[in-house]
Amino acid sequence: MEKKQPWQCRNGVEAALEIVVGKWKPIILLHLFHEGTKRFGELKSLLPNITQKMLTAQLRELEQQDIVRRVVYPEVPPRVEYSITEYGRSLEPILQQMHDWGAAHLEHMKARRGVNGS
Amino acid sequence: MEKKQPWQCRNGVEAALEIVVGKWKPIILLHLFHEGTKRFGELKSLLPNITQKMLTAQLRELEQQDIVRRVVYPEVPPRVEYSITEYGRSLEPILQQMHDWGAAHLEHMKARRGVNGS
DNA sequence: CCCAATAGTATCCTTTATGTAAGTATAGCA
DNA sequence: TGCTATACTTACATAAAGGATACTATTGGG
Repeated sequence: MEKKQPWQCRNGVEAALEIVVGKWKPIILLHLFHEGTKRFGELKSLLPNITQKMLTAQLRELEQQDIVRRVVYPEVPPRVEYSITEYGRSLEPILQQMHDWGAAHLEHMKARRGVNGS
Repeated sequence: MEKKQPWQCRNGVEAALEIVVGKWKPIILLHLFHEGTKRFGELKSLLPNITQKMLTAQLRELEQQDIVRRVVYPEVPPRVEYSITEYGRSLEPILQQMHDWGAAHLEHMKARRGVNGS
């Protein structure tokens, strides 16, 4: 068993998970990646079951992590637009890879359920 | 008290997250990737604060998802060995990428904290 | 005056995730 | 007999995440 040490800093995986984890963050990110800038209300209708509270909270966390940019227009009624930052784009390959592996994994598990009668 | 069914995920990202997410799963996986086969008690001492209940639960979930193999030797006192399955190895690049991106992200956020006085 | 429209906050409640402490099984050994 | 070692399981308790509902602020239009 080879003893390379690419993982000395186990915090890296956890730091990446912080960004992506949760019931809503992946789908919020996928929408912003693929559809560009969105208003709060547009996002809300793209996520049919999310509450305003959760949407606000998730967007604020992503903003703090420099993944999402929040732009407020001083109008009435208010208008707020969200988009992926330049830096946030660096997350795209990871999300893409997770999506691909995950989709294959769903297939793998389906095939396994066919094999054993679990 | 219903059981979690990972194959009902809405998308690949969520399916991938199921495997990797949680307080203990990343570090369990990293140990098994890096150090090969381990007994239950060895894993427990590699994870200083985990409880037996959590370690058992996490390993069982990983076993159900075909990431970890569990081998019981019918001895007294009992011996149980855990290792990464062939299929589980396919997860390694993702974990590696998450580690790399996450480590860079920690640096990025550190640098940003230097810039603005947040 | 009253209402619609938008992007939120505030408060309370439910559901999951994780933790603590104790109990189970059994061959070998003193 | 009673103790040890190992890998669990069970019952109960707390912490974290997520959700329902109501409330706020503003201003142009009827």
